[in-house]
Amino acid sequence: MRDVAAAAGVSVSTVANVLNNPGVVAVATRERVEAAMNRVGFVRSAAARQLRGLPSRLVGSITLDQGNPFYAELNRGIEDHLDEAGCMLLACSTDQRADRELRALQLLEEHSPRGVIITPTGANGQRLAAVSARGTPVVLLDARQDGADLCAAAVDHVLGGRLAGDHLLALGHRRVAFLTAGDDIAPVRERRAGLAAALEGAGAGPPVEVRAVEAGFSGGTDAAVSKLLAWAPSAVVCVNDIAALAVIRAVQARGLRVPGDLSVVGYDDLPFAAHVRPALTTVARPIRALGRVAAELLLAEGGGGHRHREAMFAPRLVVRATTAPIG
Amino acid sequence: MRDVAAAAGVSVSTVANVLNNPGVVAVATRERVEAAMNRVGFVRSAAARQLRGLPSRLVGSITLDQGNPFYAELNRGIEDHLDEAGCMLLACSTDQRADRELRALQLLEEHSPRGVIITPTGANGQRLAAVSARGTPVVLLDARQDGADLCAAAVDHVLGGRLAGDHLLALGHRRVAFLTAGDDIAPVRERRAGLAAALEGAGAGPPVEVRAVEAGFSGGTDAAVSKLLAWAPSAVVCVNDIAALAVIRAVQARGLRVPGDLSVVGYDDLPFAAHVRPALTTVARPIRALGRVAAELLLAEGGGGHRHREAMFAPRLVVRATTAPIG
DNA sequence: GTGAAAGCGCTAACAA
DNA sequence: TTGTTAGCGCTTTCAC
Repeated sequence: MRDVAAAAGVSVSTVANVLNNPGVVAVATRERVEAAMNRVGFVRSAAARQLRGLPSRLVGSITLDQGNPFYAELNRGIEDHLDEAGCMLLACSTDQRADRELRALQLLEEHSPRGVIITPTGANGQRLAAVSARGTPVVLLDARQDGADLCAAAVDHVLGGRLAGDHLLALGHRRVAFLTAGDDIAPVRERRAGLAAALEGAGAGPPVEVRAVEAGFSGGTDAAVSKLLAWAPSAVVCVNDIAALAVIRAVQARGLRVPGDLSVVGYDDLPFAAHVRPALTTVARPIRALGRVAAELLLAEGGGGHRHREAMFAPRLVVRATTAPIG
Repeated sequence: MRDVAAAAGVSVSTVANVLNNPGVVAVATRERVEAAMNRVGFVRSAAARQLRGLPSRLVGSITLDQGNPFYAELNRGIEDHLDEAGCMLLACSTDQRADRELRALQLLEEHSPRGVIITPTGANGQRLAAVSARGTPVVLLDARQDGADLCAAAVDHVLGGRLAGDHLLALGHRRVAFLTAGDDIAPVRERRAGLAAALEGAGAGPPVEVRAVEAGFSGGTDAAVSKLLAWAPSAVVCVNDIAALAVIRAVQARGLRVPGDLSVVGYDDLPFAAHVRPALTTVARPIRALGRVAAELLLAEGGGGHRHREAMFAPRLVVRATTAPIG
C-alpha cells in the first residue's frame, strides 16, 4: 500500500480512502491511485485488516467428510450463500473423530473466522460452547442444540425414521431391520428412534439393529448383510443412500431380489438415488437448503441483539422402486 | 499474548519462546506460562503471524464445483495430505465461469495462501502465471501446463478417450457418439481427441458429438438423448459418470436397453458406478491420489531451487455391464 | 481533500 | 534465561 502511495504520489491514507471511502477523494486523485494499484499489482492484505479488528471473511466448515457427496453438497449450499457476503469456506473433515474435530476447531480459531458451521461428533459440546462464548458464531448442522445454546440448522430425523416406518407398515411389513454404520451420533439415534416409534405404535416388533463396520460404498457391508439376512426381515431401513445401495448390491449378489425378497429404504436422496435401478425409495432432505440456511444463521448472528435460533427442516419420503408390499 | 504474559508474570517474549522455542525456556517458567495460557483461553492469531511474514497455513482450492462428488473427493485427497502439514483448505467453486474464477483467485490472494490448487477454466491462464510469479505456488489440477510454467497433477485424458474407443472397437462398434456437457475445457477436448484417434485409426468414422446443456444428473439430458438417438449410434462415450447415468436412464425410459441397444461408457469411476444396475463401464482415474499429489507438489514448491513438475496419471478402463458386443 | 501517526498481535534480533 | 523493542500492512482519528 505504501508502494501504491509512492507510485501515485499520495499518502497511504489517501490510498486507504480510495479503498474504503471512495466518495471522499477527488476524482483525479482516485484515478491516479487506481492506476497505480494496477501498475504495482496491489493485493490487499486480509491479515492486516483482521489485525485491525475488522470482520474476517473466512467461515469454517467442519463436516464428517467433505469427500462424502452429502457433505459436499452441504458445503456447496453454504458456499452459495457465503459468496454473496464475500466470504470463503475453510473446509475440514473429522472422519467422525473427536480428536480431529478438536484440532480443526483449534486451527480454525487461530484464523479468527467470521463463524463456524459444524456437523458435530457430539464429543466436543463444551468446546463449541466456549468458542461461541468467545464471540465466534457457531452454527450446528444436522444436529440439535443439546444443552449448549447455539444456532442450529437441523432435520427432524425422528420424523424421517417415522416416515420410513409408516411407509413399510402400510406395505404390510412387520419385521424391519435398521442398518447403521457403526456410529452413534445423534442424527442416527433419532432416525432409529422414529422408526422404532412407528413400528411399535402399530404393534409390530421393534426394528432389529444391524451394524455395518464402515459407512462407505464398500467394505464391511457384506458381513453386515449376512447378519441382516440371518434375522430374515422383510425390509431394511438404511442409515443413508450409500449404505442402501451397498445392501442392495450385496443382497442381489446372493440371488435375492429387491424389492421382491427384501424392501430397502435409503436416507438423504442423493442425486444418484433416482438413477439407480431399481430406483431407491428414500427419505429426502433438502441438503443444499440446509447449507444455505446454516450460512444465513451464521451471518445473521453477526448482528447485535442476537437470539439463537433453530431452523428445522422436515424430511420427505420419496417412494421409488426398492419397496414393495409384503408377500 | 500480553494477557498471558501478565497472568504468568513474565514478558511477552518469554511467552513467544514457550510457543516457538520451548527448549530455551526454564521448565518451571514454561509450565507457569502454559498454565496461564489455559487459564486465559489463549488462541494464537494467525493474522499476526502472517503479517510478520511467516508462512501461511491456508491453501486455496478452486474447483469447478465442490458439490460434485468428483471434486469433493479431490478436495478430500488434498485435505488428507495438507493435514499432515497443519494446513487447511480454503475451498471455492467456479461453476466453470471465468469471472467466478477470477474473483476466487482475488479473494484467495488477499489471504496470502501458502499456495493455490486449481482446476482451471482455462480463461485466466495469465492471471495464474502472475499469481505464481508473485510467489504463491500454483498447482494445476486435471490440466496440463499450457504455456504457463506451473506445477500440474494431471490425467492423460487422451489415453482415457483412447481406452474407451479401443474397448468399443473391440466389441465391434463403429458408430460411436461422444456426449459432452456444453463445456469446452481442456480435459474434455482431450478425451474427445483420444476417442477420435482410436476410432479413426481403426478406420471407423469419427465420433459424432452431442452436447447436453447441463452436466448435472438431471436437466438437459433428455433433449440431448433425443439428438443422440437420432444419429443412431451403437455406443456412446460420456463426459463423466453422472452424464452416463442420466443417459442410461433416458434411454431406458424410451424402452431401449443398455447395453443391448446402446453401449454406454462413463468417465471417473465414481463410487456409485459399481453399484448402479447395469454396473457402469467407465474410465477410472485415481481421484484421491490426484488430490494428494497436487498437495505434495504445492508444499514441495515452498522449498528453494524449485523446478515445476508435472505428475501425470494414467487412467484405466473398468469394464462392467453397460458395454456389450454389437449385434 | 489529503496527510501524519498510533496501534492491532506477533516474532526475532539484541540487550541485560 | 528473560526482557525490550521495532515493525509487518492496514484502518482510523485528527489535524491541516
